[in-house]
Amino acid sequence: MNKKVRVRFAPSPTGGLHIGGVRTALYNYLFAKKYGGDFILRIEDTDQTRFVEGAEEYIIESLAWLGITFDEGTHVGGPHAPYRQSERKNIYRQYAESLIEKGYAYYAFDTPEELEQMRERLKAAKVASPQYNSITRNSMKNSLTLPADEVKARIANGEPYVIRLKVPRKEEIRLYDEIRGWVVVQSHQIDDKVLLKSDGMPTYHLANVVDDYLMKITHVIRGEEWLPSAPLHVLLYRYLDWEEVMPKFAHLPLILRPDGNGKLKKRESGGILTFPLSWHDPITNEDYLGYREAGFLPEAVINFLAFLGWNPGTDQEIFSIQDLIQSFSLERIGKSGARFDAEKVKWFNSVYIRSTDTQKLLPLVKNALSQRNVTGFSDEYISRVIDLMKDRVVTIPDFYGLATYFYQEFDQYDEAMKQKQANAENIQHWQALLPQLKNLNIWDATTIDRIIHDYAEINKVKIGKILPTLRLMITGVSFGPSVPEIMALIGKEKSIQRIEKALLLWTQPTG
RNA sequence: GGUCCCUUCGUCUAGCGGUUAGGACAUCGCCCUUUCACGGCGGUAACACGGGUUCGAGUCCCGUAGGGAUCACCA
Repeated sequence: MNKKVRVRFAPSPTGGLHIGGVRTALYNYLFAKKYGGDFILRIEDTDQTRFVEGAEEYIIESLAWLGITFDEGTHVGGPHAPYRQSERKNIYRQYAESLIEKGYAYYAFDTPEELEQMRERLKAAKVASPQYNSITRNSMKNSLTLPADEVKARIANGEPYVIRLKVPRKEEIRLYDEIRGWVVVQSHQIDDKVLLKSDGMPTYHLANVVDDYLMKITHVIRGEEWLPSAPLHVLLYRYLDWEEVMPKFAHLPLILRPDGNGKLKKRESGGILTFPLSWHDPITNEDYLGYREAGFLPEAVINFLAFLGWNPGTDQEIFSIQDLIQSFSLERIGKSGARFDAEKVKWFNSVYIRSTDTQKLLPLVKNALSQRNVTGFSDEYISRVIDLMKDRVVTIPDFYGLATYFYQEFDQYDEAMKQKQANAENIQHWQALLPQLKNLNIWDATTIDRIIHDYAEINKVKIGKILPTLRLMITGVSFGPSVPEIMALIGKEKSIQRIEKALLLWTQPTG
């Protein structure tokens, strides 16, 4: 009885897909999957001047990494192909012309200069919002003011023109938004929007309405920045006689900058990441680090993003994408903008790393290591490092950055720690313990641990006094996993060497 | 500036007329522990303001203030 749910994500390939767009895609995806519907990728590339090489591929790859897949789209095809608006160019004109026939649109020949003059004139006359509308259109060059044969002649001569929507002077336009409820706008606040540009391409307004209709889209879920133009779209559906099948609208709250000052932009300071994958902008030549390259897990990014504007109404915070599909609903999307919280993504990531299987983490960690030219360690070895470090890291590179001592030798020691630990008494204890360690035939954490504990007991010294010294000798730092575990993993040879080296260094006068 | 949208701890939020205003991140303290984490326990911390409506308002209405979006032949 109800129509099959069909939603679309419709980015324009003008650059890397940023995190707000990702969330829009995610909500569309969750909504589609929740109701067993279709999710469509439509590329809105009607502005040929803003085309950016590689952007479309980037968008697809980013969403694929996050586990967001499409049922129809430029890359997978589908019954409504093509899905790239530039390739659909010839289907929009007929709709624009049908509006002219019905008296809902008109041809306009004004040059950019003339438009600019008109705006200047209105501004000078203190008009709050200068626009091409029911009043100003009468003093402009268009098919409403020009004689019919001149219009015909101009078009025949190949003079550039646009088609504009003839927005009524005084009409109330009501629009029901699934998130915000009824939104009422007076038509005089909307200008006579260009529908078809002089290069023959449709503008967003025409293209999105025509395509949503042709592709049988049931719900338009998009960012709040579209809310002001939504009434215009309602008008278009009405004039095209499609109001009966007009999709439902849901305008998502914006993702705000961490300081709350405006919506999140592509370039953000403060080290916050706004791209899913690293992106090189071919226009500006700028490089942006992505979540993937920074060592975030896609599941964590998804979980974080899902909660930026939506919540399940329960205390559960950790949701797999399947959980999200099950729990998602438009009703539980908030109305107000959500600030991006860099700390919270990190938290989600650490939670996901902790609960992800070591073997799944292994290739990611190996990749991070090889990028730092750390090679020659077996999968088994790295897996043990992961096990030991798992609940201490925030991102994948931390498996190196917080654990360098598993992979390489060092001669720097945490200064504060050294001041405290490298005293004569501790050095003496380890000079005494060293031979015992050397004598060990079995080299595992339990045995090492027992030797140290036995020594501590016999010599009546607190374990808490001598163990930190050992940590400093073995790792150079003051924190990390169990020292005997580390020693067991790096092996007897390296462990002994590091202790000897430290003892030597610390007993030298120059220390 | 016009129009539209929004407003609960520092942040994300629960709340849909009667709550000790709940949870999470962050932060602080305690416990666990050789350390750092993890985990556990606890603390600090919010209804922007002013009017109504009502027996009763974070919840409904109206103002004010603040924030945001938008005002192109860009999406």
